Amino acid sequence: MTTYVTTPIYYVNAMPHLGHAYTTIVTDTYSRYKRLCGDDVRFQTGTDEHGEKIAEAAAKAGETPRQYVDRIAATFKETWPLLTISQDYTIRTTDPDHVQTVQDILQLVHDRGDIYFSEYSGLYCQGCERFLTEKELVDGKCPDHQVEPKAISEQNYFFRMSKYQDWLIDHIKTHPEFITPERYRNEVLSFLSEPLEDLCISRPTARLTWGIPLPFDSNFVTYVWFDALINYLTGIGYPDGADFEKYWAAAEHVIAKDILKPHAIYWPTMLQAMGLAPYKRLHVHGYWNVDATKMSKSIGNVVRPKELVDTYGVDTVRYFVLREMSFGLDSSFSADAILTRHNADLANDLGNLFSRSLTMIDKYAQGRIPERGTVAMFTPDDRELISAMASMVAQYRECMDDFKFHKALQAIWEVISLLNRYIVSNAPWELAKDARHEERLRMVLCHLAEALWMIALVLKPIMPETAEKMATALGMKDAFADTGLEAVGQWGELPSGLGIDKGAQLFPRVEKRVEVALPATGKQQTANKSQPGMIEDGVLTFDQFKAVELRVAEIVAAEKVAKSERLLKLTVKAPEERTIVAGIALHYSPEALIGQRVLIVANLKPAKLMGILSHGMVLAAKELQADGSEKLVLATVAGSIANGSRVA
RNA sequence: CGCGGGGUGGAGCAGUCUGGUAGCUCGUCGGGCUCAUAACCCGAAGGUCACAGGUUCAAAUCCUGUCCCCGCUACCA
Repeated sequence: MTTYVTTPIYYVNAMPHLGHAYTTIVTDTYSRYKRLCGDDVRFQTGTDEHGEKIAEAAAKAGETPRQYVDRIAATFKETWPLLTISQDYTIRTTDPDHVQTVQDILQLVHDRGDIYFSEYSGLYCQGCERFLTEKELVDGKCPDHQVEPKAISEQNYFFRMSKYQDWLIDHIKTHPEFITPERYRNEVLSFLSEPLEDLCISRPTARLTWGIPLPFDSNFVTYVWFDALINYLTGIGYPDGADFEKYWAAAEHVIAKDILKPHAIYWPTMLQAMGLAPYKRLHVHGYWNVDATKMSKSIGNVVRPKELVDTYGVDTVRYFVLREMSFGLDSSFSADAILTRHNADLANDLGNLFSRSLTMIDKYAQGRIPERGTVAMFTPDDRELISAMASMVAQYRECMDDFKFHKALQAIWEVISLLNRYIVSNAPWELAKDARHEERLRMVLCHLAEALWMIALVLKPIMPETAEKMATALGMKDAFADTGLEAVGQWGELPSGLGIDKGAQLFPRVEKRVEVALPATGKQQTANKSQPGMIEDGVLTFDQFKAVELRVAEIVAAEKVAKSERLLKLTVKAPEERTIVAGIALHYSPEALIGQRVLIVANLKPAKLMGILSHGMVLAAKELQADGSEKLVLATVAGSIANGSRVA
């Protein structure tokens, strides 16, 4: 089997952000998955570098378009290694072979009679770079740019797209997998229920020069789609390269919903006009919103992939985006969400499972994978585990084939959770206490190792670094690179006797930072290098200070926290009752606190201290004594005032 | 009558196409365990699935209507 999978080519007038990262991670994961299945895979990404906006942006930057696109295209290309993207080819629409191919194809379609010259007069919006129909206008203005479009008349070349409308409708209807998820297929069909207009494919050089000249008329350059979409062909050597022969029939495109129409309508009809078969599948995903609003440069909440990788590591980022977004739907990003995923799913569930398992193999089996027992010795627990692993792999494959990454991950995490339960119910530490249970102990440990090895393999496309660390720790580093998916699901593949090497933690927990809510206009809402939300230079702006909610609260109950020297669990009225854990036990007895009115920080992110969730913090002043000890006095208010009063 | 998406326990979501006891994660509360990354395991509380009609033996799911929220502004996956 062969697979050819592409990301869109990214328009180089902006730096890479979470959206670009998502599309590329999805495509990378899919291509790695297909390789794991044994496919011959070709994975392509690239940049789109022509057009009016690029020319403008270059002018603004005081560069030639060439300098400008070289610079921005490089930032994209440099981002991919940070995300462990494994593309086989990175195309640029300014590459000479691409320019040549575009011209060849234009000539071909022209010769076949599907490109014609015509005058078009209409209302042109500069911002949209296109003509608008009367229907699209709102109060005579472009709804997108709030400006009145200019009435201009222009001669241009058109592609006879309408000619292929019926064919396209039929193709979509007879190929249910052509556009997925289904909602986008429906959207396209609904759009196609209206007559399709022909597609304007040129711009006069008087208006735009930064483009590919039409081969049959040097007064015009190609307008976006006949340039951009063709990258999918150029990259594999159309028309006569061996790669083209091999890969085109297996082409799958991954895009975000904004470019659905060009990919679902223009592109198949263009291919049809060229006499080529349409691509195999189109996978359409949704948008990332940030903290419930759209990611936006003007709001300043653009999420940069690099900053996330610096904080959490590349595999957490890959895991997060794939797990959090239901492919096809919109999803929202928040610092809290990725932190929770990292700690709960990766550190606690997977990381800790791996760590405890290897530690037990070290302790109870002298650091070697024990020999497996015979099937006759399996308990119901073992059988449940083995069959759960097998059905996980089946479900995983089905979901991965279908771009349902979040479901594939759910399936994996179900068995991770089952393994944690398996450990508890078999309690190896108990078995280890009695030599008569030696055999059972070894079997339990062997099963753990076996299951972890399978998990490492299924995680390989999603978290390549983590999967390799797991394999290495299990003593399977060498086999890891060559083991394909067909081996997964075969219980008993892991050889016994291998020496394990636990290594470092897979996912060290990332502690919740104390987050200062920044003003809504703030530019650093998302992240500030490795310490997101940090205050610069130790100086607080008034807005930042305002974000800290201080209140008067009355202590209504207090008790010592068991096993803790300094902590007291307080119940305060502020005016609602809340639990606050305070480190003041060395200075105040619980009884002395009842009835005191103190100052609290009311909007502190709740934190768990000795297992108790503390909703806020009590303010106190601290003084260093001559003997090195500390004196601590609670901050309070001078007069009587209602509980919950704000302090400012 | 603009187009599109959405309203499901405290939060975030899945489930809706192919009706059949409402599910997941996080959080909360109580308990257990000690191999492990203050982790893991068990249990509990918490939802009239926006609202109103209709179809049906049966509706979160299908149909009709109503209300509310979001995007459609730059950049752009």
